[in-house]
Amino acid sequence: MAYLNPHLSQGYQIGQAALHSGVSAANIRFYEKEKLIVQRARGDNGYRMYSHEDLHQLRFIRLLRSLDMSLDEMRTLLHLDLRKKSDCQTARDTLDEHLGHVRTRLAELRGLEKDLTALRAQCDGQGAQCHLIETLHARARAESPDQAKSRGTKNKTHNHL
Amino acid sequence: MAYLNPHLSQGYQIGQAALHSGVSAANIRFYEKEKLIVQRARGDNGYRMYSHEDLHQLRFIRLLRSLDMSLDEMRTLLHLDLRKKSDCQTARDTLDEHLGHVRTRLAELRGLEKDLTALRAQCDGQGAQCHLIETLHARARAESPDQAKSRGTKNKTHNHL
DNA sequence: TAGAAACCTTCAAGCCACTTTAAGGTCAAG
DNA sequence: CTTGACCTTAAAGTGGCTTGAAGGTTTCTA
Repeated sequence: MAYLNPHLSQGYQIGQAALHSGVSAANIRFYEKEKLIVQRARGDNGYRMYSHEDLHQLRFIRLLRSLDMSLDEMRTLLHLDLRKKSDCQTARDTLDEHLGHVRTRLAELRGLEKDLTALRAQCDGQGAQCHLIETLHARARAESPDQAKSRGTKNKTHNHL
Repeated sequence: MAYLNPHLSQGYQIGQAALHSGVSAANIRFYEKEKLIVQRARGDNGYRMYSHEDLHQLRFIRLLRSLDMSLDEMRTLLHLDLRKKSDCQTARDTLDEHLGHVRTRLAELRGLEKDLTALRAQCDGQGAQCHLIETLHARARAESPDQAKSRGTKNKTHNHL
């Protein structure tokens, strides 16, 4: 039943690579297209083949993505030469900047949760009628757009968080 | 210098509506296309015209977006009849679900911040050399994808946060 | 009265990080 | 020789917009 890799000596096919790295096959192809990973020579049948090192690279990428880094940030980190002092500085800077993004978004979301919780408390479904929507409309009426701009949660740059 | 509305009696042109609502003109057109707002009759020149009520609607929408609601959630809230009890329940449910999304994302980001802070502490740039990248590679080596899947921060449904 | 400038129109493409779909090629087992 | 598990590419879809191109309308100014 199980489909066995016919060219095991040459490494893993994309499906096995996906299984062992946690990055989906489609996503691996996507990363290749985006030049996050290098295009290797193919097998005789045109299939992509992956070595143990390739799998490590994929796991590394997945780890960085799980830290919510952008493809650009990853590209930066992937091309570093560990022996260079300047590259080490680059790594630190990249991490610091990213941590900044995360903290900014965290602050936004904390504010949001407070707002939403307060709004929700307007109406607990017990006895009295629900004033949620009225409250929101009243707020919209009260708010001028100039005040409001400072409350927006979207930052233009790097808003993938 | 200032460009004055030629048909003021009929309301505001899209630019003024944008100014008074905090929603950009392009974004207003986008919301119209997405049927969040109703297509009104146009002026003689084909220009969109907006009443005070339309402006309120736009401000209401912007308020909901500033709470990070999706277009779908907004569509739901916008079509409610405030006099109906069931619609009131719908409003509560929508809000609760949204609050759930926010809290989930908040928990993810808190975890992220902890991870990143710990990672950053590996290397303060003082004296000793920087081990950031080595640490990450070591982690990638240690992690099996099966363990790892539970650490991913992405949820398929409704991940616009 | 010409033309600049400020506004409006539509349609299309770009952004990010993917996922999904369509249409087909390769390979081993029953 | 067919089934079905795997692989290939290219293209389109996701969400919530923004940006750009190409052009029409209106007002102000020289």
